Amino acid sequence: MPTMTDEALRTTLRERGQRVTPQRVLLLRELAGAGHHLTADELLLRVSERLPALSAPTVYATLELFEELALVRRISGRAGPAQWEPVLDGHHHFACRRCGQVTDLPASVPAAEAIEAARRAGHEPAGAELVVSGICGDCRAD
Amino acid sequence: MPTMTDEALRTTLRERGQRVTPQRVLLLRELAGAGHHLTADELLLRVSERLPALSAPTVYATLELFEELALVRRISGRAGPAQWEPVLDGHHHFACRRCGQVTDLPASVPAAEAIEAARRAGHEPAGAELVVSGICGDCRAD
DNA sequence: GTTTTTGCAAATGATTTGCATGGAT
DNA sequence: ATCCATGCAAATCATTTGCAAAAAC
Repeated sequence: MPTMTDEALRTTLRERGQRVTPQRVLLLRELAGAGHHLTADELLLRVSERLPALSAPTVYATLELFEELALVRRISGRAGPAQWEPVLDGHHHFACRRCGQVTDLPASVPAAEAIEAARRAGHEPAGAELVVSGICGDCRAD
Repeated sequence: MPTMTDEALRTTLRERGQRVTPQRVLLLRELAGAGHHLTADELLLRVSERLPALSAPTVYATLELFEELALVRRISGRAGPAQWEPVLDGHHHFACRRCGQVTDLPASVPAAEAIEAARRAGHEPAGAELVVSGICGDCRAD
């Protein structure tokens, strides 16, 4: 179950008055296909194989656009370069306080109350991510 | 209810074999007293009034230490400089996809399942933060 | 044809590092 | 007396910006 087909992306972009470019299509396809979160730089490297002229500013601008369109999200709770992943439900994260590593946590989180609180505060909530933090298995083994 | 008294901080540091310094005491006191999240730079500025020689590297190193000791956490889900806050329960965040602003959400989140998933994955979970994202009230008003 | 997006080069700005001094134990 | 923490200056590196050329509409 891919996050979003190329065709759905085209439609979403056009609906918002955004242009469809090969860079945008390839970037979303690669991120959705990666199976896990990537930094902007890692994504650039992967897509460069097909689109050698792709530049870093384009990757950053595109990720930001996708974030606003709620297609991807920036992952949190860690130091270092930002990481990005396609938006999927029931998909949360564990972040190690010591080494900064982020791993996936398959769990459903009842976020309804928090989403309602956001709405009450005047915002327009679209999604929720839980970050559990602590010490990861690798660091405990020290 | 302050996050932690100076005395409790002294104890925590000593227990972990860390030294008690005026920089560390003042930094935690200021962050806990701020009432909301601050960037490293904002924190430096505030504490500089009392400790003019305080340097940025010390602020960064101290926040990292506090993070590992689970006294503060790095707030997530936004671009720009990292923000920090004392660890408090039932205190989550809304992050705007458009402007990046982070605001507090008073809500309890049943994170037990996710914490259990982290434990099952071999980690040692210590806390959980929910980030609701969407478009904030200010940006909607455009 | 017009407007947006891209790529390049260069700038920015947060965070980190190396190293000598001072301070905590 | 020893070892860790601090401050300084400089380096690093992710991210952003200005601008001209290319591509999408």
